[in-house]
Amino acid sequence: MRNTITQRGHWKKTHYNCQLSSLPDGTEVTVMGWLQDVRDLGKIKFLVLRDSTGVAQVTVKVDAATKNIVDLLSKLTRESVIAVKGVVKRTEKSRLGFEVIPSELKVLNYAKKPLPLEVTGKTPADFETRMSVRFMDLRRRSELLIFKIQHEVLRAIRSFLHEKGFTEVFTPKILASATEGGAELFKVKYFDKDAYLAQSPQLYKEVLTSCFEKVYEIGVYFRAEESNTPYHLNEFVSVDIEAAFMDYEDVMQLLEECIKHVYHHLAANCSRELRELGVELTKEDVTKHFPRITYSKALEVLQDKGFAINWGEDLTTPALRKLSEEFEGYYFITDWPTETKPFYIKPSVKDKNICEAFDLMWRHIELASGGTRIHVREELEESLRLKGLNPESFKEHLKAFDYGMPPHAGWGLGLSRLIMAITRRQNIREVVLFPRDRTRLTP
RNA sequence: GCCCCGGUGGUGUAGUCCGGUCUAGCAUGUAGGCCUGUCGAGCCUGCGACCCGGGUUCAAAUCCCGGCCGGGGCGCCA
Repeated sequence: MRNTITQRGHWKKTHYNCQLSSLPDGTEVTVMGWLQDVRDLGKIKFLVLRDSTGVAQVTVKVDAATKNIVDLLSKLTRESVIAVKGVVKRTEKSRLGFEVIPSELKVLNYAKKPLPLEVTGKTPADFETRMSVRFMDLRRRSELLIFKIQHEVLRAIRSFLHEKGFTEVFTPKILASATEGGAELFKVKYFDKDAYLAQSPQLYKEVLTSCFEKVYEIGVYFRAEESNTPYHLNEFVSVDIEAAFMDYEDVMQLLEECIKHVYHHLAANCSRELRELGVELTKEDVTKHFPRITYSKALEVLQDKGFAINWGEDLTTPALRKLSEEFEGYYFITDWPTETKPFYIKPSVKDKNICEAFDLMWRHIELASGGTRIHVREELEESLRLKGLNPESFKEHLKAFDYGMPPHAGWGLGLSRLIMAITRRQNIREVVLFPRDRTRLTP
């Protein structure tokens, strides 16, 4: 006999699993979800029904259940989608404190077998296996929680920036020129023209400070770098802000407050979820001041640790690992050599070799980068030339600096890197639903 | 792009150093059976695998070469 899929018909899901435990005994419910497991003891069968919010136990006593239910059960496979109408029974016999006694059962879809990985987590799966069947991997609660937490992080960031008077904007991701310099861009066809995918909203958000004053954008960007590390992706989400009449000290302070606000929000809204991921939030997470260390000071610290780096050189990954031994959690590296930073970063008035730039670090990973921007056209052109770039190819951008560009500053924060830091995951791919890296283009 | 490590049933592993008794072990899964309180259920029986291509050898999961794929460390990343 063929497996039959029933139409959902007029049935409506009345409750999510996470709501069931607080319902009074005898409440009639219709629950829908995935059959994670069946513990079959013969005359009594326990179904573990999972939905996006958690699991519920459906208890079927063969002698008391309808023949239809028993027949359907005999053919059910794990991860099939089912709907159960029944009543909630509060009982100490179930560890959840309740169970659902079914009166009707519908199979909404059958899952094939064998499954490509174990959703229960009983048998661990390789990274590669997990990524290749990511839709299944994400049914595991630990993986789902990462993205529930990311959702809360974004909610916190948006409310924080809104409170601070920032306007959320969207800038183009398809650009005419690849002349920004820096990272390699992906080239795409734009009808009969060549175009490039944006690697950041940098130039647009700066221009927008001349009208909105304070803007932020949460967007997806692309870099065609052949990186191969656990913290680089070719497609990533960045949280960018830019503010008129502020300098790097101001926006650094803002960034620190923003991260603290995120932790505050998480402590209030998802400490249980974080605990499930093995992360225990402490009071320090919300209160501790982020240490600030200048680039020059960092070099001294490294010198003491036997790491010789010439002034002016960028800090290598091994150097940053070494340096991070000095700090617990987040810290800023400030006052970088002008030559290590992009053309739009403002050199210090006191010393042209140093610029008003900072990186927010977590361990050896750069979470955010920001600074005071050059807002005077002549200085910007000078800076472009010093970096070996041609001001002519920035003509369109420079135009905005002719008509009242305010002094401004800003930063860009890698969202997934922040999520890595919060959830303590080791590989950025784990905190991205469908990561795009050097070799991964599917799923 | 460079260096290191790895690839064994659907899933995760043992075995590889030191080739043969590996007819490839275990767990999970899966199929069937027993079981009315399981909650990683338990017990019994069955099923299912050596990444690809060359080479060495009487003999290759095991050694050598190449490829593909993955992980880590770097580099690249205004």
